[in-house]
Amino acid sequence: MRSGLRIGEIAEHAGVSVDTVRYYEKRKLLPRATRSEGGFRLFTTDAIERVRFIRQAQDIGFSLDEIRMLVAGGGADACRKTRDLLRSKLAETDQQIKALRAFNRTLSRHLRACEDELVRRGDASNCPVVLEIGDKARKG
Amino acid sequence: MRSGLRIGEIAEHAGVSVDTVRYYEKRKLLPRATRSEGGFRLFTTDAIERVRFIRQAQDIGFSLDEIRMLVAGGGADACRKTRDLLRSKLAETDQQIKALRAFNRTLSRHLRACEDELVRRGDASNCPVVLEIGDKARKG
DNA sequence: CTTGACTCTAGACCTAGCTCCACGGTTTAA
DNA sequence: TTAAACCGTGGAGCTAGGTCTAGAGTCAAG
Repeated sequence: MRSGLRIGEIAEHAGVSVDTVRYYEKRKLLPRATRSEGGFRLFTTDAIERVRFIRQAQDIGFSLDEIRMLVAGGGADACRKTRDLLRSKLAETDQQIKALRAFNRTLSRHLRACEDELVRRGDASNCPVVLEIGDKARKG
Repeated sequence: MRSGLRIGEIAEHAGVSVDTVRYYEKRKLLPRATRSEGGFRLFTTDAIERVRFIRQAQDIGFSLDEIRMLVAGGGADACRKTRDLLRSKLAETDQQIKALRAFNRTLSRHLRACEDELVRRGDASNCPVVLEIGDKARKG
């Protein structure tokens, strides 16, 4: 009768390595797990979701330090700090979405130019994409 | 009468360090610049735009290797390869936009919870945000 | 022709975020 | 009670993307 999940189970369910879980604990992204008699970490299922959240945030470009601030409760006015952080992060992600969309348009233009060239000539000896890239960045 | 821009000018206008410009050249993200008699690099203004493009792509999560593939022309069917790469990158950025939007919703939920708590109690001793993060990640 | 700002190369060093290793202890099923 | 499969710690090593340094040469203004 075990009173928790072991690190390997957390890792497997969250899709990361056990080393990564330990690393997150060390970096305080996860609270220090309780231990078995013999010293094994014992987690609750929450840890799995926590790890998934961390990865989600990372994929989107947050650093572990930033994520820790979102995730780690603390002093008396932690909530207030978290709120402020959330607000600025929200603004950041909005901004990022805009940047992505703009870049997406740039890529589409290149793609069209590239496709046209291939259709018109059937060859690619002087593909225009490379040369135009500076140009597009200026306008996009 | 100089026949080009020096590395410091490129760096300044593109908003990066001279080391970074040299680094990009070494990594083949920039074509090797022509040199002055004395060995100084001499760039055209295109280089500035090229560097900006690189940073734009980087900000959005592309690695330098990926960017090089977008930016560096090459063999006979470079255009075809570039086109394929552009297509997959376009799909990737679309996906990334979706992820960002989802994460944004998650952040908004947290923010609302946080604000409500502060309004209702005026204190933050048991802010719900931290505890709910696993939960939200599951639903988001 | 001197001076101060700039640039060159090669290579060491740095941070983030893991990943691997050695060596040893723990669980658990047979 | 033993063997296979886990897990612990500490610390070294790795990749990406720079950043810094030393020692020497170049350029432009005065």
